[in-house]
Amino acid sequence: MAYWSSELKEEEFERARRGISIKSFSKGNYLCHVGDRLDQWTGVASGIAVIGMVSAKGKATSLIGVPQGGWFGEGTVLKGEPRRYDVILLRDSEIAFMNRPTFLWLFENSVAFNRHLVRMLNERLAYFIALAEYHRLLDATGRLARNIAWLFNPVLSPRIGLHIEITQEEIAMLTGVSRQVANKSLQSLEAEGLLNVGHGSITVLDLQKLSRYGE
DNA sequence: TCATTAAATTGTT
DNA sequence: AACAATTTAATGA
Repeated sequence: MAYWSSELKEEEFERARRGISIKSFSKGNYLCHVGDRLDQWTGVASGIAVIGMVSAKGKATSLIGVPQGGWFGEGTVLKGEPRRYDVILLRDSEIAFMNRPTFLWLFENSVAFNRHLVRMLNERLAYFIALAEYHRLLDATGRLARNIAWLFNPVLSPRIGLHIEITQEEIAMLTGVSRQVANKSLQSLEAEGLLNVGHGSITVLDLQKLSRYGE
């Protein structure tokens, strides 16, 4: 899957490049909290970010993981609203920010950019529908398998390849299960030959089967 | 480069 | 949630 910026025309690409700045953050830092005014389109150049929120009772919930190559926050930028979710970094990361004027200019002028946005939004919609669906239908291993599969989604995170640096604890947080359950689930997925579990990393062997696990 | 130690991560109860 | 085992990273000779 081609990276979105590579599909832009020369002039559009230049404009995009000038409107993007990159900053480094360390593990555990928040990129933004609910209610912040961060009106920049946000991309993960390296590392992993997690979008989630904290309930009134203080319980943290992860909604979606954004690994290297993924972008988010377009809804906030388009609508000019405060952020509705927390974004926390799972590890040291480099984050790209595209300022709002640049984003809006591309939105108005670039066909390729819009195509990418639609594709991305469509994919994310599919993700949340799938999330609601398999939350009811699948056991912990199934949910974990599909969460991992979505992490490697070629549309949402085109840069990622088949290997990711992520601990079992982090996957557990993403999936919404305990670390113990995540550990067992990963072991059975590995036994079935769908992925390899390394120390602090995962290598996917069969993305197709992983994304259909439990059907 | 190797050995030692500390820290992080995993596997199990 | 706690513990032991394992792996990686850091340090210094």
